[in-house]
Amino acid sequence: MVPLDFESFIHRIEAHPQLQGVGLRTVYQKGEYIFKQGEICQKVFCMHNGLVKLYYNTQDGKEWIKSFVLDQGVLGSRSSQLMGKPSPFSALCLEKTEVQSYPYKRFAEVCLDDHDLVRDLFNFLQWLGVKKEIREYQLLCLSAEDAYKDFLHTNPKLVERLTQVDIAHYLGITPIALSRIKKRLT
Amino acid sequence: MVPLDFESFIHRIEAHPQLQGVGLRTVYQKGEYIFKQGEICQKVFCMHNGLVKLYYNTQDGKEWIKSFVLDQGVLGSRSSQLMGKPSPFSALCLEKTEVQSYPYKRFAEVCLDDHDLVRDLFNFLQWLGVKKEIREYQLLCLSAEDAYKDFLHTNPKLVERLTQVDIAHYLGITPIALSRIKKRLT
DNA sequence: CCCACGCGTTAACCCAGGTTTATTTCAATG
DNA sequence: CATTGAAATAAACCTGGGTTAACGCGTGGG
Repeated sequence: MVPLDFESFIHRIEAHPQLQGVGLRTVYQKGEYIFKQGEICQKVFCMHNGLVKLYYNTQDGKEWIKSFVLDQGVLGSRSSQLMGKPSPFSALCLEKTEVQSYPYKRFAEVCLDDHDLVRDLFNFLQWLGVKKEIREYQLLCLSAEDAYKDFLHTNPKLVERLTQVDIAHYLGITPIALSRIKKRLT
Repeated sequence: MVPLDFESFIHRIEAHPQLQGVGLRTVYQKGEYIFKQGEICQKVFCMHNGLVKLYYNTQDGKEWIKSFVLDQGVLGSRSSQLMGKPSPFSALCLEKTEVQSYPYKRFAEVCLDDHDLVRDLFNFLQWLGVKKEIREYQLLCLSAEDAYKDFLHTNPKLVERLTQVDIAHYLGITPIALSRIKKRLT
């Protein structure tokens, strides 16, 4: 069941007869936003390639990174999709990124009415749940040093394409603290 | 869509013709485990009343609490259900708790094959996703003090039924640190 | 070619929270 | 009624990470 084959999942979505002509292909350049914190964005984005960071800006001017989406993936703001509320985080492209977007409600209806697609969607939600459970475990149970080692080990390809600032803000520490950890580990 | 009506959701599950006689009713007393960290538990538990804590024991002998489930809810170990792996956390009853358990695979099949139930399940997974997103935000972006204030505000009924030790371990700090925070807030 | 800027690193200082130990209270049990 | 043990608090000390500031490096634009 898990792991998920995004390639096939996204292909089946895009091939679905009831979604023909509904999707919108967009190419974002490095530095462009898919959506910004505070905006209401009721789309779902099927990502084909690229690198996106989802992050929060706090009141005291800090940035903390919720997650990265690399190459294939599905993303959006649940708060906006489900409740029509402003997104609590932004989606910023760190590299050129190609996505296909659908109105969320239509997307969900089509998936729920399709015997096969609903299974794909269900698998995706379960896969995402496992991912988020691991993330929760790291934030709750691991020291910054252990979380960093874990991140290096689990995401070697991602690490190469990120700055130390972004890695630190994903781990919940400052880049200075990360620099100290790296020094400690040598 | 969100918030979720657990009462109706669980009722529809238990009333489903293909789940008749499949579920097992169990009453756990305070201090009893529904499942333990390290065990493989491929059931899903529909909780009717009670209070459960889901928590990790780390190698260095510490306990960190993933979440609480109060009164109505659905719980289980995704790692076990989906991948047949040992559960990374335990489910311990803090009060007398009544649950109805189903083999996960059967439960999922029945839900996915039922036009209405699959919508309930989908809503539940989305609701859970929103919950977990908020939890991630608290662990990533908030100080212990702010997370505590947030917890008090969002879970007033839960707070009354928990010890300070458990609240602290949910927040990711020691009970001593929580005691200091409480002192600071007066 | 030079300048500005973002990135990574280092150092000095500060603070929130961890660790250890001890005391008090209170509820459960013998 | 006495004993035990868990919970909460407190004090003293330690430590990892935050803050601020400075410096070197590479890169891209003027």
